[in-house]
Amino acid sequence: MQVKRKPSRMFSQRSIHGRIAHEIGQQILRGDLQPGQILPSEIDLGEGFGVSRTVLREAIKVLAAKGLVESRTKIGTRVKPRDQWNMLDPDVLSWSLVSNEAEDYALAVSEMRRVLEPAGAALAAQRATPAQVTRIRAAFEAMEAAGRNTEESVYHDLRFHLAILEATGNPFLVSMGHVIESAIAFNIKLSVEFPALRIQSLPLHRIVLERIEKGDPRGAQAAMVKLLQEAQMDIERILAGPRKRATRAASTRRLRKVQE
Amino acid sequence: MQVKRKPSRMFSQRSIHGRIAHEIGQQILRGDLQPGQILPSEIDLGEGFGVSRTVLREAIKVLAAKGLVESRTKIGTRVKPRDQWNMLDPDVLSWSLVSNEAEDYALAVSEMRRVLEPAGAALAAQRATPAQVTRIRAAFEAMEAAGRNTEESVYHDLRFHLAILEATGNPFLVSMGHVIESAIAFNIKLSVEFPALRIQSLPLHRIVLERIEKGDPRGAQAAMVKLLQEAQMDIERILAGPRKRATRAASTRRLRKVQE
DNA sequence: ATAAAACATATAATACTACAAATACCAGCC
DNA sequence: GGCTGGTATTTGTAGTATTATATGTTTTAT
Repeated sequence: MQVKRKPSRMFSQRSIHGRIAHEIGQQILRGDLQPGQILPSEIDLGEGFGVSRTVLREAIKVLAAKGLVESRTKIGTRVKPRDQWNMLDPDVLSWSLVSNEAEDYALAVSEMRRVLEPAGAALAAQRATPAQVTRIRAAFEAMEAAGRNTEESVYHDLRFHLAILEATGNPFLVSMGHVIESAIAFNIKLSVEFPALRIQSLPLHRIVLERIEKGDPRGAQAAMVKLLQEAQMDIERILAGPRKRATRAASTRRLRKVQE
Repeated sequence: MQVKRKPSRMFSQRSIHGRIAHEIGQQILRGDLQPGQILPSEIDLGEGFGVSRTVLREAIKVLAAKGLVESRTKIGTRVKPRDQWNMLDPDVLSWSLVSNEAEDYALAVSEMRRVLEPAGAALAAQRATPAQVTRIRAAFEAMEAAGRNTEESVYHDLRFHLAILEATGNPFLVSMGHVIESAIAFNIKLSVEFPALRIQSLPLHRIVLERIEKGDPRGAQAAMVKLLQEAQMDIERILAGPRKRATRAASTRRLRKVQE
């Protein structure tokens, strides 16, 4: 008779297979498991994690569904090349933020936001229903009430942006909101480390809101561009360290590296 | 140069759990299984599909990983609300294209492309490595050689756009390329039904290419805007039927409907 | 009579075993 | 050398048993 290991669930309300997928996913994103590399056999992996093969296989299936790995008989389970990973999956993105390339990914998210959200604001200005406008305004007012530099205000800031994306009526932009939501964890971490640099431009948020309420697509778009530009400058300033400001070239270099 | 047609996703060689996930996923996207609804128990479902509970559970795990369902003990497996679905997952998107809202989703994809790809072209003009530029050019030349209105040319058209997104160096835009790749199946279907309307503006593609090669971000962006605008007009013209051109209002109405 | 506690039940979660299928690898043959 | 077939290894599938947990019911104590 073998001793049964009792998995600790103190900190995790997650299911076991979910925890395993989380572990392996982070290992892949961190680079501990490189693309092309073959994972240990299901039996070995299961023993390593102290779980049955059934549970382990369910974890692998989750990773496969997100494009991280691919299983073939006789070969084993292989880590797929990076360009096959579904970075737009909230879980994958959140795992990427614990890698040593977290900063690069955060910059890439920021870059995408600067493309999508202004257009989203314009669409919201065209299409938002009264209820949706109300939600956007509620988020803004909560942010206003929360004051600056608090976890509260970061949360309501996020709500503000998500509400705008929802108001576009485009389901893909809504999904993109979940991506942003995952990425925001990194921003929070930054804002904790560098509280002085965290600026939530309330006035710019207000302008975006007003122009959406007014049904002014171009105005809303322009305001959102400025808003995100400021946020991006904050991030780059932090990542470049206190000595120098990040240049566009530096940002480009970072992205090249991520791409590999 | 020899063209190798790569059928990127073969449905025939899929594993059983993949086929089940495909089936149930389509049912959910089609609306046969409504959000909030609880699926039959694992045992019943397994019997229904003629597979063991093990296989069925792996399929469910895949769907859960894509945000379509959520399993809880005693409750069962429930379809999550639509705004939780990860529409940016290539599989989910491909399933959506068999629903009776396929046209709406296709329009939404088109809308997102018009936002992302011009920005992508600008980034590519800034950052593309020589090898990446070569790939873009190769796709263009293949498209040119293939002639119009053929499946070949649609395929190389897609390659052209994917190569540009890859050249941005932004991993999220690369993933977005896979989304577009999934959505293109719908465009192909349309172009088969309405061959006369299928226009692949070769001159505009050439301009985009040249400006990327020249390192002209703004020029590339502008050209891509025009290119996608033309494509969008084609789609709307088809979807609106032969009688009238789709108006912006019509497009908005469609998107509202998708949003629910 | 009411509220709390114990119990029953149904379902997903996990575990374990056995067998099937696929295929890379190797030996042997022509 | 190249082909052919066998073999071993790994994932794929099946079936059953056990455990955990949420829900509903009954019992019990006040």
